[in-house]
Amino acid sequence: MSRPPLAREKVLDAFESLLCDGGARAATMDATARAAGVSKGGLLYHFASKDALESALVERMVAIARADLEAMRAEPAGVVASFIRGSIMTGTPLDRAIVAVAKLAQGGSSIASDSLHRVRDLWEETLRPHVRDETALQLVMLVSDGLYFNNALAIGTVPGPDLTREALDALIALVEASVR
Amino acid sequence: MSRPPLAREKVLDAFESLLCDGGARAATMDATARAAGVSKGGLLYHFASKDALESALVERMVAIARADLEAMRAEPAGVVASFIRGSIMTGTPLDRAIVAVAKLAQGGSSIASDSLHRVRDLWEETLRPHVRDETALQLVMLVSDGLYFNNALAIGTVPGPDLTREALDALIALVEASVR
DNA sequence: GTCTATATACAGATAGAC
DNA sequence: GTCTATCTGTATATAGAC
Repeated sequence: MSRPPLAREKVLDAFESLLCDGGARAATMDATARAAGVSKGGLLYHFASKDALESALVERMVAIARADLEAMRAEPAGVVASFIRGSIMTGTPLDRAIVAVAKLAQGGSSIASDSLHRVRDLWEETLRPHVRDETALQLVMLVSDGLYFNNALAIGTVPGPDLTREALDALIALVEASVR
Repeated sequence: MSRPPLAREKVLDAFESLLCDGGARAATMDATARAAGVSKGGLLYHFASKDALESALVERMVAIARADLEAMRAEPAGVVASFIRGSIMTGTPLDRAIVAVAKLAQGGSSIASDSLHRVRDLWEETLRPHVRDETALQLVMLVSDGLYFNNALAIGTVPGPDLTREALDALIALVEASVR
């Protein structure tokens, strides 16, 4: 746990990339092995089953998310704005990890969807002190979910009608006004 | 087209149910045939391929959505509220059709995700006259997306922390205040 | 129109050599 | 630790009988 072998991380990176780009269907053991530059047998030495591979990716995502959350708690100024801004995925390691796990969840992995729920709850806890009441909290969370959904998920590999920088700023201003 | 054979509709209904309940992975040709009470050969007489089956379901969803939209245009009072309320899926034929097509989109069908985009654009057009500006429009659309996402999709078969009736009413009031 | 039987392809997983 | 070869299950699709 403390010093994960390099090959393991390389496999997880490849799996994550395949999930982000091609979805759960494209992220097969075979494709992952090829993308990571190992053989199928080699992959199965590190991860004994597809379930084990998925679990490892989920755990890594949760770890990154927790670290990100700690940073957010340490710097509590403008939390709502930076939370919304962070919901529009830009390709950070956390973004990629979340998108990959979300694709797993869409494919039917319950461990993946459970972990996403848990992370969402942690965000909720962190935001609660910075909004007026529970209704305001729900509004912020839902806007974030909506951005995340449109930007990175389901409805398209084709990224929807993307907000301009100005439009996003205006949206954040409106949400902050409605919520504080 | 004008009088679709009964067997065809029965197959589409079965396919839709399997998608809603078990996702794209569970909705195989075999399972669909069984659920519809026909054989695989019988199914393939009506739909020559899985692609054809998916396309037919998508077309049916778009037709239902258009009809729903017309009803919304005809009754323009409280459009924003009823749009948001309609985003929390309750099992109407339109809800089921949308969820089924969304599962297809998650499974990688680009015709499915394209159709969802198109329907979302139609909703946007319908709502635009009833909100203050583009930013307000985005807020409404994103809250709707967020509700829809949490309620019916991806993050869980497990329906998330569900809003009570009172919480939903409060949310709608807040959105309407922010938007008009 | 609807059926059975079968062809083809690819997924995940195992066995055992090196 | 990493490889090749192979087994098993399952999904789509075809062929052709009734």
